[in-house]
Amino acid sequence: MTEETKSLNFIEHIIEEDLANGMDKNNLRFRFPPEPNGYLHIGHTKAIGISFGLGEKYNAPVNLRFDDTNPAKEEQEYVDAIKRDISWLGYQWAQECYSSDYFQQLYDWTIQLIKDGKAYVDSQSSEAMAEQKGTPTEVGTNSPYRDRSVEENLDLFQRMKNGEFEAGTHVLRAKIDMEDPNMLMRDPIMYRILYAHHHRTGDDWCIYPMYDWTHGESDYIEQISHSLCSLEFKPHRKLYDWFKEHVYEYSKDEYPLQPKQREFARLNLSYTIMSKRKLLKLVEENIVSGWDDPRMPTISGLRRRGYTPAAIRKFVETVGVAKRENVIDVSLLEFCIREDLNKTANRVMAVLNPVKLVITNYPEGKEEWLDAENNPEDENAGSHKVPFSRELYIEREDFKENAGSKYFRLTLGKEVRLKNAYIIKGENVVKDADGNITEIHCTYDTDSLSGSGTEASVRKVKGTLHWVSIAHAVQAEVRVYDRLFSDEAPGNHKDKDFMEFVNPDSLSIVNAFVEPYLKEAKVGDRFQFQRLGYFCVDEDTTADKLIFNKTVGLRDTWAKQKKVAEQDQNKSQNQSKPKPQNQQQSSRPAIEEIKKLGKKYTNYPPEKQQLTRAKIQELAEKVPYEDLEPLFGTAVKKAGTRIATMITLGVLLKNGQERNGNIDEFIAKALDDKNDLLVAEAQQI
RNA sequence: UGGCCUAUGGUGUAACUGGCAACACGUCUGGUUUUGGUCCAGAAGAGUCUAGGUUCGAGCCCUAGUAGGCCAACCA
Repeated sequence: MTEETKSLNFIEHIIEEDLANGMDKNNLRFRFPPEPNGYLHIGHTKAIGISFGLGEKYNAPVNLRFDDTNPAKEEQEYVDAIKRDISWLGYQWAQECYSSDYFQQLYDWTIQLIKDGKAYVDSQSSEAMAEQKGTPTEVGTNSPYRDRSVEENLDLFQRMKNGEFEAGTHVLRAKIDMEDPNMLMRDPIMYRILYAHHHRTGDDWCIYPMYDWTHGESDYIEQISHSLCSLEFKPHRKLYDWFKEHVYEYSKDEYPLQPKQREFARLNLSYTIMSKRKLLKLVEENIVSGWDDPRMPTISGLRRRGYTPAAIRKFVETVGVAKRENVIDVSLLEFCIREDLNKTANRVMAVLNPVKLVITNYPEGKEEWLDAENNPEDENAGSHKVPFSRELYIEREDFKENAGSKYFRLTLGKEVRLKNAYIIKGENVVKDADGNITEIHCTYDTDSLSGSGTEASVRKVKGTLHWVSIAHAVQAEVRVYDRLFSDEAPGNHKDKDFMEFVNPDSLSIVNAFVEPYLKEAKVGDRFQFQRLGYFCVDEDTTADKLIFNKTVGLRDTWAKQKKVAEQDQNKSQNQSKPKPQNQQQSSRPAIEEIKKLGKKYTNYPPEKQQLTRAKIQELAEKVPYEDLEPLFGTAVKKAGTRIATMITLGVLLKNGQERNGNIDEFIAKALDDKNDLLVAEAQQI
């Protein structure tokens, strides 16, 4: 209804087309098929979002299927973590499935394939088979066992299943085509012998089906209509279809629908990695504290970091779905979490890098409990009380002895507001022997209490600071995170290992002072530390020690300005450049304007063409010939630009520009063009 | 030397069966503000990889090239 204006991604287009071609909407069914060999990460969230999102959009069931065909790598711990993460994201699966539940059905179909001469037992070493397989550019050769009789194959396969052979001595292969350009079609292995305990089937089986055979047929058994996976499975599609079409012949009555595999580009995030293997390495080498370390791009890591399901879902929705390789800027993820938390997180005050502030005219021993609005974005959020007294902590960065006019914070002799409290004026500083500031002394305006309504209270001052009362402050540990990797794409270097890019300073632990209101905060609670960012209570918090994780900072245009200023300064220091400013930057060069006007020239109606032509002629008066000449080489296809160039040339010639070879050539070529407008312009010259 | 996939502002995605390239993030202005946050208003930035072709008209269709990705595990 309101959705109809929203554009569809290519997968939705495929579904709409299927529906238009007569597919019953009730047959729509999707699945998310993780292998339980690691934790889910933000990249998986895209796959989850696509399939579960489609389920929500079309009101179709989505199965959660654990692709558990390799007992060596899979564990119950991962199954539990995956289920927890998907639920936390707010998705509900229709059925919890396991590929291992289909082992018997898969086996029965295999027997039929053998009987039909479509599969055979190979008894070579893996090395021999690899050799026969060929390479992407060379065809493979047939196995010497390829033409075993059906009876022999049946017997051998039965005995494989019975555990009569050692692991690695035999495999079952599909008999397809060793010369297929797609290597996956070169008699792929369907079963291998593995004496390993399976997390669900225990020791029932000693032959385990391979991915291609299992995955597609699991889709088929569950009657998944659209099986969506990432791009690297594209070459598997041919095999997926081969298996599916054969099995369909055996079971079309029971399973009438043939699933369709389609592939999308996986999500990549800048400054991180998205590989379970690599993430596992970070965990195993204690680079991080675990799969749920707040620096990890895992769902559990993001959760602990303070991300919300809503923000993550919004993020995945925003990045879209397509088929080209991509790297999403982390700033988008950060935008999504700020957007969410801005509306929901209560504002509190905390000082991470304290310096003592003494209000010399505030009575010693006095305390006031002032009102602090919980969330200006939410009227219903209410307020809480915050204690004020003579001695406070403020951030060290919020004071400068001598500051420029662009510095809005506390300096000597200037006024700033203390958030929710009074307007103060810097008076003097106390320093230690080394010249470090140990105390800042200020006076306050007794009439300026926030919210009091007095004239003084509404006075405009250029800055507002956050603070905490020293006497009432609660100590807390704050874990501040920086990006885990220093490189934008740590996993994409051919010559360097991703471990080389690990940022050694990705975690810093700060002893902070927070307002007493936070004593009641519970694990998982999220707050905005006024002017600093969003923080959440970590699960390591105990009754006597509060621990916060920094989720993300606030947008900080001041920090940006400072950075730019520093860069400028460095520049002028290093190479005493007169001025980095562009002298005549106010107006763009006329030739640029002309190019822009020419761009759409041929598409305009005649009247507009006339107007545009006049404008170009006017601009042409200001164009030096050197600017114009490069445009003579403009592609034939870009008729508009060539026309504009011709018009400009006309003006220049009229103004006395001498003709030369390049000009003559350009005109000659234009006279010969098939675009009438261009020919007409050329003729006028 | 093979096969398959992809190519649109800095980034990501749109553009209905060809019709003046849109949205979000980011960047930059200005305004509001008791958070240098939020919010509001605005701007810059893309000739849709290149060269041809089809067409009145091509980001979209065709051909060739270029660039990038994937494919040789008894992993998924």
